Amino acid sequence: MTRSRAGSRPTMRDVAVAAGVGLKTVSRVVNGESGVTPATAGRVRAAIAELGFRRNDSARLLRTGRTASIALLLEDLGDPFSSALSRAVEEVARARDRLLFAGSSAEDPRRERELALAFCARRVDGLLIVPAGDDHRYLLPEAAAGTPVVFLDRPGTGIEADAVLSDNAVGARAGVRHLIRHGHRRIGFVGDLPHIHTCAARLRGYREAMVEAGLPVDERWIATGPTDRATVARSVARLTGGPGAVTALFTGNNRITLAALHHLPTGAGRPALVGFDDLELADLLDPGLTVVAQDPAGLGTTGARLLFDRIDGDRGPARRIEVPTRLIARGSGEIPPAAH
Amino acid sequence: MTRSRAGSRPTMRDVAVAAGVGLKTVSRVVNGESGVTPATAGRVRAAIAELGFRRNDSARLLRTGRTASIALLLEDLGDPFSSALSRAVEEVARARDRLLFAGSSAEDPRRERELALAFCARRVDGLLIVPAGDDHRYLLPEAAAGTPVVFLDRPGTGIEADAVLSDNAVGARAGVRHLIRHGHRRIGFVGDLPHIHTCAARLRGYREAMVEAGLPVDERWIATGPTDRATVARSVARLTGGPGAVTALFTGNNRITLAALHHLPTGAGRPALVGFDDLELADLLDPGLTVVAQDPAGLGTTGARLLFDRIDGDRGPARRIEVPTRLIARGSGEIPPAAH
DNA sequence: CTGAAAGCGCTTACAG
DNA sequence: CTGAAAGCGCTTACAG
Repeated sequence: MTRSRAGSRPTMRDVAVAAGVGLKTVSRVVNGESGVTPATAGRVRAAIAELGFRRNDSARLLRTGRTASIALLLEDLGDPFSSALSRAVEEVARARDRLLFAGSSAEDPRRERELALAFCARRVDGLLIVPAGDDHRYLLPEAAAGTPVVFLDRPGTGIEADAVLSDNAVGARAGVRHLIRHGHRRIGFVGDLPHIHTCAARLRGYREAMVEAGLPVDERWIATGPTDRATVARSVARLTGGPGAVTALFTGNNRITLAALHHLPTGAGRPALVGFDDLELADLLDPGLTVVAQDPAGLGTTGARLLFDRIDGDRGPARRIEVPTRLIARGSGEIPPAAH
Repeated sequence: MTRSRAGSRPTMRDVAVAAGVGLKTVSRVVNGESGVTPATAGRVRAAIAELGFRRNDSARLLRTGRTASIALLLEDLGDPFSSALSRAVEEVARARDRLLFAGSSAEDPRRERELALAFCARRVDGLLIVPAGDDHRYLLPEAAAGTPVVFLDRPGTGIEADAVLSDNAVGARAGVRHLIRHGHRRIGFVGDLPHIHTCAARLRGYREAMVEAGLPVDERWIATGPTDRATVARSVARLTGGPGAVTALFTGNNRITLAALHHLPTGAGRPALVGFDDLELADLLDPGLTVVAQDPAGLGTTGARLLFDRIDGDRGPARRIEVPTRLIARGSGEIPPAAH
C-alpha cells in the first residue's frame, strides 16, 4: 500500500489522479451512485485501496450543510443518572444516523454556556441540555437560527423551548404519602439548593402530601442546601435528633440519599426513609431502600425524540413532557414511627 | 435584530457586506487579530450583532486541517465503569480544547468497527477505545494515516497501539490471597467469557494466588460465561452447593458480583466473597462488600494523556500502562470458611 | 490597515 | 457515462 507520509491523508483528488479519472467520478463510486462503467469503477476502487483513501465526512458535511451530529450537555457524565440518560440518547441518535457530542457542565453555569455555544458553533443538528444555570437567553440566537434545543430534567429559563422532566411533584407526593400511610406525622425533607427546579418541585410535592393529610409542616423539618456529605450529615442529625425529631425522612435526590444512609441513626430510633431517585444495590441493603425511582432512560429517549421532531421541522409551540416516576417499596419506607 | 429566515445562519460574507468591508477584515475581528482600525472593527462588530453572526467552527476547522475533537468508544456509556472513565477523559479533552464524541459498542464488534470508522471519517484528532471485538486490524490504515488510537481496559488485537489497563492479574491475585489469608482453601472463580482479556488476566491472577499458596485448583471451581443474572445464579449455585462446595467466591467483574450478591446462600453457609470492581453502596451492605477496586478515572486520565502525547507527535513504540487496583476489605471477604 | 484570490475536501448543478 | 466549474464557510498567503 503506497502512501504519502503519516498524517497526510489522500483526498478524492489524489484518487482521481491515481485512477486517471475526474473528481466527480470518484465521488460517484464512493457514494455508490449509478452511472459509472464497471471498468471505471474498478480502476477507482483499486486507487482507493492503493492509497488507503477514506472520505472526509467533515468536508462532506460542510458542503451539504448538515453535521449529522447532536450534542448532549449533562451535569456530570460520570454520574449514574446522567450516564443512563446518555445511553438512551445515544440509541436514538444512532437510529437517526447522528454522532453524539457529550459534555458535562459540572453544575457550573459558565461552563454550561461555554460548552453549549461551542456545540452550536460546530453547528450540531440539535442540542439536549440538562441545565446548570438559570438564564438560558444566551441560546435565543441559536434557537432562532435553527438549532433546536430541548431541556432535560429541568426546564430552561428565559427561552421558550421543549423540556422533558420527571414528574417531580407527583413523585415526591407519592413518596411522602407512602410515609404518612405508614403512620408518620413528623416527616423531614432534605433537599438540594432550593432555587433548583427539581428541588422546588419535590418540596412542593412534599408540602402537598402533608397538607392533603391535614398534617402541619414545621419549617424546621425542611433542610435544603449543598449536597456534600458533611452538610447532609448535619441536616440529618438536626432533623432526627432532640425533642420534636422527625420519625421519617424524605431525601430529595440520590446524592442526598446516599449521604443520609451513611449518617442515619440506627437501632430502634432509626427513622423511615424514602429517597427520590433509585440507587444500584438499593434492594440489597437491610432494610431495602424505598425510593421514588426516576426513569433516566425514559427522559433521554423522550427528549431525543422530541429533538428529532424539531430537527425534522416541527415548529409547534414549546412542549413540556413529564416522565412518570415509580414508587418502589423495599423496606426503609415502611419502618413504623418509633415511640419518641 | 434583523435576521434572515430561521435555519439559514449569516456567514462572514454576510457580515462583510453589511459592514461594507472585506471578508478578511471580518475574519480579523472575529479572531481578535491586530491591525484593524477601531472604527472599522466597530462597524464589523455592529454588523455581527445586527445579524446574529456566530462563526462556523466546522468550516474553520476544515480549513485548518484539525477537528479539535477526540472520540471515546465505550462498551456502554450507561454503565458506572464507563461513565466514570468518560468523565475523566472529558476533563483531559477540555484542558486541551477538544470536544468529545462518545459512543457505545454494546459489546458488538461490528458496531465497534462501524463507530470507530465513523469517528475516523470525521477526522477526530484521536480515538480512545474500549474494545469489544478481537480484531482491530481495521484500524491499521487509520493509525498509519495519522489518527492515534489508544485502547482502554483491554488491549487491541492485530495492531501495535498503546493500551491502558487495570493491573488485572495483580489485583485478582491480591483478592484471592486475601481469601486464602482468611482461611479459605476451596475458592471459586466466576468470570466473564474466557476469551475476553480482562477475564483471562483475572483468572490468571486467581491461579497464581492458589499456586503460590500450594493449593490445588479443581477446574469445577471455575465458571466462565455470559454475565446475565440467570447464568451467574446457576454458576453460584453449582459452585457453592453439594459436597466439595467452595467456601469462598471471587467474582470477576461488577455485573457478576451484583448477580452473585442476589443469589448467594445466606446464613451460616454463606461463602466469603471478593469482587473485582467496586460498587456504589458496597460499604452499606451487611456484610460490607470486599472488593478489588479499579480506578476508572485513572484509566481515563492516563489514556487521554497518552492519546494527547501521540497527537502532539510522540512516535515512540506502543506503550502498555497498568493502572493499580486496590483491595478494599469491608466484611464479605473476611468471612471464615464454614464448617462443611 | 485592508482585501482579493486561492484553497481545505468534499457535493451540487450543469454541460457534454 | 464522465467531468469541469462553482460553492459550503471559513483561513492562509500574499499584495497593495
